[in-house]
Amino acid sequence: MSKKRKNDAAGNVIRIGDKVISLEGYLTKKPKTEDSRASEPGSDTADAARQQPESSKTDLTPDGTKKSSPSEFVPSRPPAGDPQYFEARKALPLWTRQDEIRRILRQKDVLVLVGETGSGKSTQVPQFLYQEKWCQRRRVRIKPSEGEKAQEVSVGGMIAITQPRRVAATTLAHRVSREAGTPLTGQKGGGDGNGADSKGLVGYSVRFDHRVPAGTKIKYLTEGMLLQELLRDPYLRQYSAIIVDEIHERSVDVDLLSGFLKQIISGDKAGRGGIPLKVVIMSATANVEGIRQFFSTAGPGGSKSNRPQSSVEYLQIEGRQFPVDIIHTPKPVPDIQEALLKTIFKLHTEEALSDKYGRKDILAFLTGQEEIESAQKLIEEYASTLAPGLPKVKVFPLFGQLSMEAQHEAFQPIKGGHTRKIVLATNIAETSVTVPGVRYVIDCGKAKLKQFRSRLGMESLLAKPISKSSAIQRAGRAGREGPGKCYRLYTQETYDSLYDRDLPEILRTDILSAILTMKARGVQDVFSFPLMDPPQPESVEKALLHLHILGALDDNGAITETGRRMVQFPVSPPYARVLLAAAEPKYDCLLEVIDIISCITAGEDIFHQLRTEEAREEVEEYRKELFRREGDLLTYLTTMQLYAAENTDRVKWCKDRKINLRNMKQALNIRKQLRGLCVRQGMMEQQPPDPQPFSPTSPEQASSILKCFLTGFSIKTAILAPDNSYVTSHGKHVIAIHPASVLHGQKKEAIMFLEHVYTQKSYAKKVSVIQAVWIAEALEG
DNA sequence: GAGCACTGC
Repeated sequence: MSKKRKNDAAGNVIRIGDKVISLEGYLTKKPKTEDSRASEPGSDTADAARQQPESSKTDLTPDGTKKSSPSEFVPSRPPAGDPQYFEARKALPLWTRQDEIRRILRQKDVLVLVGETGSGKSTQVPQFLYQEKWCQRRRVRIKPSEGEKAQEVSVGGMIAITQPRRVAATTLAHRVSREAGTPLTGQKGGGDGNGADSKGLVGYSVRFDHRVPAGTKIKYLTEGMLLQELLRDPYLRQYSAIIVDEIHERSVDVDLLSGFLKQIISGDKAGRGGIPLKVVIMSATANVEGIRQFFSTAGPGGSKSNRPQSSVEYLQIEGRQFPVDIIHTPKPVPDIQEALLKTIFKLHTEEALSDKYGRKDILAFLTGQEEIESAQKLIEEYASTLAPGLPKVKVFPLFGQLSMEAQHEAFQPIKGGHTRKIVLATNIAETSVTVPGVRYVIDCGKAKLKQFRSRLGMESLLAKPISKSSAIQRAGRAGREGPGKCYRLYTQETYDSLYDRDLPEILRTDILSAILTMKARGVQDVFSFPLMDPPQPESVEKALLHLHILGALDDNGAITETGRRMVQFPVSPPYARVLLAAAEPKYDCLLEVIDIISCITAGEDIFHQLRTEEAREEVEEYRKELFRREGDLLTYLTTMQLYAAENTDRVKWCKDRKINLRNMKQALNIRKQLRGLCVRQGMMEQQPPDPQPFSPTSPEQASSILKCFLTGFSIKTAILAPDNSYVTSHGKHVIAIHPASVLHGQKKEAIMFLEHVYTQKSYAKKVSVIQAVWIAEALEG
């Protein structure tokens, strides 16, 4: 006990056996007191809203309190900020470093800042910087490029801060606007300053939601959104600084963004009239050496000139974190479920339900839905045999495909006092959401990982060992509210053998979109584009070839007009190709194709998978009118058409058919966006009115639609072999129709599938019936 | 007979 207390004071450590390991720069976090808690900025507020994304968009503020009316936001002294939040801001570890941060950025263009997620860096750093002199907007003359006149433009004035997720961007913007005491208003689609608006300091921009008040200096946006802006504004002239937050998550978008930023800062700045762009890279984990080096070496083309290298400063913000005891198993466990059960009930029977820090609930990280559901069953069975005097347990599953309400339950304080909460979660709890009350973490050491096999042209989704970084992140979830414990269901040796960090997404995903993104933003030689972790040249070649087949690149590898139109759509290149084809008179099925693509890109699947025979029988009658014998695409189309035509109660409509309401709403949003883009590109006259009465698609139309999809997916086809198995036309792999497909178990002459995933075996998903002759026709173009 | 997590004018 005394040992523990000693470490409480030191903080920022993890104990593994007898060893004490400093967590500096990993998952450290300021201990909360009763006072500081309610108004602590940083990811906690973001986390709070991630748990209820719907409310963050409506009338709830990030911390769940009612939003004040706009009149309360009228700034008295905007630069000074709201005194209500001042004390809490001053208590942040970052606060005392603000002069240092300002000084560094006056001298250098790049700062790499390591600080734990709770340090407040996401909220404070932009507020430290926006009044700096270098942050002012300036009029400059741009040197004319060939055939152009010299022009005067504005450069700078805003700070962009990027986030991997939409909720984080919107929540942080709300938080900072309240701290600053300025309103976060502005029309959707960008603040056009409609007179009555007072000037705001803070704005945000994410897909489907933009609030940029007149006078915005600090703008939160998703990484994808900034990439989008780069398309129109290659020198990011709107901005004086770009803050890249959560870079350790290493999404494809942030890797591309880093490449473009590196090009801008190591270029000659002519495009910005000589005004430098400041870049702040922020990471929650300390293994940023590669990132530092990436930004400190001159980019391609930079080395041949005598230009000085851009200088990079490094700063680590000390953090405080409750200590977390790490307990490894002495021997490898043969059965994860059994080990999990034992650990949970040992904890449950030996440890108190709460202490002075609060609840002491359990969070277990498992690999997927199946594992979670069977574990839940086991735990509930075992719990029913517990002695009557013992506290009860209540199990909450937590994974992405769960309905919003079911997810929400895992975040609520438990009803009935004498009960311990046990949350069984996938990786979703590692980054996307925070479960409150957790003091015990159980880590199975694995996670399911999607990996693209460039050579085979297919993906796999398999459980793989996590990285050390990930294991530390998981353990840290136990120390957010008080001293915690993490039980790893694997040995110390296993931990030592793990990779330090996860493979960045760009090395395990299809880079088709990434390559087209580069091409559209003026990168001619994609092989020499600066990337922190360049993919294998063969993968790049494959992607170039594929883009050429899709008509996005010409024989020289330059982007075509078709390619330029494709990047306008927020969908992957094959889907974009299908959209373009759908507008051609030959196919003439644009509205239908938009409906289908909206359903597909809205989320995992709009149809809830049904576990039991009873559940299936229950929805059978309802779903019968949706299902089409042509396959999944026509089924999606019918579903969207009927959903859009449903005018009385869409919630009930979805419930009856066991359709994911959240994904369906998202699909409708995407449909509207895609229709708007098609109107703008002149592919259709105007958006048709909604709702439209439903009329079933004729077989002829259905054929047109499927042929249209073949323009993007001709290589994803398979023919029925004499032995009744499907064999892909490219690669000659045996493939089975996924059980979630309406065509599962059926034998047809030929099929087209939009996805090819290896799990238990090689599966075709999103499958349609086609004629073998269509394949040859599609390949002829 | 089976479903890690994000994102995009």
